[in-house]
Amino acid sequence: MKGNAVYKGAYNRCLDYLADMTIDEKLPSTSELASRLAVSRTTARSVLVSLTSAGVLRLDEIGHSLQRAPEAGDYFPEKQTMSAAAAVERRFMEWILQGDFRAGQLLNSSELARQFGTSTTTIREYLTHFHHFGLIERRPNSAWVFRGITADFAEEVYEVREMFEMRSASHLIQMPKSAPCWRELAEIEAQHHDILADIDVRYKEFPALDERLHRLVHDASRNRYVIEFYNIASAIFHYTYQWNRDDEKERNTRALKQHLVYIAGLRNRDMHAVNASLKSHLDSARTTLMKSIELGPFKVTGTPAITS
Amino acid sequence: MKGNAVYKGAYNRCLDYLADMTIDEKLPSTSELASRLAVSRTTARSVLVSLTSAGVLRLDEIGHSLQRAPEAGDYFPEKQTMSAAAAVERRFMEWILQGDFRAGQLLNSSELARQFGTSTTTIREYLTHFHHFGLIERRPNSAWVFRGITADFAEEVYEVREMFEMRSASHLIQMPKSAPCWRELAEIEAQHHDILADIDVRYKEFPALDERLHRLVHDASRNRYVIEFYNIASAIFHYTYQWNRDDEKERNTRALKQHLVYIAGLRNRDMHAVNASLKSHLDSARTTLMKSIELGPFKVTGTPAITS
DNA sequence: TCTCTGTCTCTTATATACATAAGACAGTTG
DNA sequence: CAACTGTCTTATGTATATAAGAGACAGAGA
Repeated sequence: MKGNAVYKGAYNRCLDYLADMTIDEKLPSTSELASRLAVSRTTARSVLVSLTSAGVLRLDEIGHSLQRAPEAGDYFPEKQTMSAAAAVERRFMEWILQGDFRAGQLLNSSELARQFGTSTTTIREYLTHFHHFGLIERRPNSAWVFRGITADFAEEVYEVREMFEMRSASHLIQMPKSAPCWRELAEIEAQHHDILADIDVRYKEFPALDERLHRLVHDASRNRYVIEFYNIASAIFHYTYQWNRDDEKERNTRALKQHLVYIAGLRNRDMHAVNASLKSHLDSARTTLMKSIELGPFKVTGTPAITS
Repeated sequence: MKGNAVYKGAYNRCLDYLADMTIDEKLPSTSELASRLAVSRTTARSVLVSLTSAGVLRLDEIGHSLQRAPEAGDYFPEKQTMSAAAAVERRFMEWILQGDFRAGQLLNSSELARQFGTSTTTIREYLTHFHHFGLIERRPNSAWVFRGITADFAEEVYEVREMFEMRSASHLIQMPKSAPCWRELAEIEAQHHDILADIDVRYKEFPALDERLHRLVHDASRNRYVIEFYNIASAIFHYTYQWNRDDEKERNTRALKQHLVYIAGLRNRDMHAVNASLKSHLDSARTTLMKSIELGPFKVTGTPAITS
């Protein structure tokens, strides 16, 4: 009834760990292994047993030791290491991304359960959770409604995002010079320069860096609502980013440059400069999202970025 | 397996409806009755059947007619008209309110299910939902942690509330003169004067009016995140309001007067006045909440405001 | 004494079961 | 033919069942 994704994930992580060991080396205690794999001793234990029967480990009087180096074929497929809930989240987002749902469409949990190959329990749990993204509405005793990624949606997300990030930035610039965020910010800034210097090749690294910078700022708010909102928004951005790949390099270049102005403002603790640069950066980000929405989702069949 | 709270609620609402009818009067069609009771025809139908066997209605060739006036004893107790989920929400809030949970305490769903007399499914659904209040944190594959209504919590809620309400107010004052919100605002203002004129008796009406005013403002934002936040925050305020009854009349009087200044600012579409008055009002509201938190929850056993 | 290990108990995550509620359909009546 | 009604099908809300996973405990070895 309960999937064994935890076990499979731990199994894979254990293989990674074994890769750094030499043949015949003895393994640490189950307690230590368990905490290294971030699971309970119970799970660590069953991983040891199966690795032994797979011939990777050997068990003798002194305990488990490495028998042979792990190979690619020993791993469980990554898909199986996701819990049912996580798998539903990913599939659901992909459906939205691919335009399989239209705005206003009614979703019903039994149908979704059938199509996603899980139970209604899991679907329900996910739909309740997802409700907070603002994309789904509940009709009690009836179906759910998909509200759609529309222009309204984008306006509302960006309105909140702008308020929250400005506020967070004002917290950030009040941090003492010794706070770790300044070091992190310096690293982020350096990465911007690195990528810009080799933009033709590395422009695809922008989204991850963008996420890192904005998360640093939001985290400075130390406000659970602000941080939670950014978690949600960044998941949405992550998925919708795929919708429009026109001029990707140019857009990313422009955004990187805007970031540098923004970062300079933060480092100078100049709130006016911060507000101005952040506003113009978010305005172009919003425009990009709006354009993606106008274009609508494209079919992504075969795009490795989605399925991997 | 599924409770029949919908049926019982509809049954009670139907009794209310029948109270306005005269003996022997014929009932409307099931479709019309169903939409009046806000349920499906199926449910309306079973209400008719049971009201008939209870002797309130009579069925003959021409259909159902009123046989006798409904009495207080015909109603289902209000508790039974709440869905299991709603009942859990109320009980959970009461537990928090009464200090049955301490900050940092671990909650586990089986235990809660036992104590609340429901299934773990319902508890889980509720905990997931409640997670977004920022009061509960999830440890995957393990227990939940109650973070507590602490000073930090109050600061974070009020920080967001202030941002959201100022923004919403700026939307409100841009509404055309013909928008229905101005009429509603005028009514709210009049109610303030009414209550102030008879404050010794009516000061307890303040919380409901407070909720009405602030909701009106938040709704003007037409932003789902802002409105959803206020839904959550107002539930928290509703429950924590009970924590501190010292100087209740004085506090409410002061707040009513602050509201009037705020309302005047809104009606004059004077954003400066709005910002200033809102800020000072929210500051005193926050101070009140902070004080309640310092005092901590009191045992409310027997307080009718909670159990009714 | 400390840590490690095997065993046992209890919880969580998920699937399934099932009564209530919603809504579709078709026959009926005015 | 338009609205109303009875019947039927399907879905939701909630309880229960169960495998996977977490952690407690006590005995064993250093």
